[in-house]
Amino acid sequence: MNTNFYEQVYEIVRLIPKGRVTSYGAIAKSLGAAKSSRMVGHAMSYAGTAHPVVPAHRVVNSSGLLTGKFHFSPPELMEELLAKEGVKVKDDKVLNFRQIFWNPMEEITE
DNA sequence: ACATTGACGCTGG
DNA sequence: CCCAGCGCCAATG
Repeated sequence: MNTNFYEQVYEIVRLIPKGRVTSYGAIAKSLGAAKSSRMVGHAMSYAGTAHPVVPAHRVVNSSGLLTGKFHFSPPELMEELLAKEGVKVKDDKVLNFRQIFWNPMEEITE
């Protein structure tokens, strides 16, 4: 397995700089599957089994809400990691989401 | 093969 | 701003 849709998602997620976050739809769009945003979420489920590390905590929904925080070992781990990186989380949602939002398209530019 | 579910996104009211 | 409906695709039973 190499250049699969999931692998591409992992690649992008691993490229997310510290203190920044992105959304599933943005990743899906950069892969040319804007309508398959759900698949990005599914890929995240596989992220736990994926190789090195996939900072899935840096991936949130289009509203900056930590929808998948319950998928972490401790659900609060997501906020913990984000807070550690400088990302403020309030009520399961990222603050200044629009400001810390990281656009994968700017890194891919294929 | 069919039905159900899901870490989503967008539009409309 | 909140809620409801629809679309889209893959994994699972």
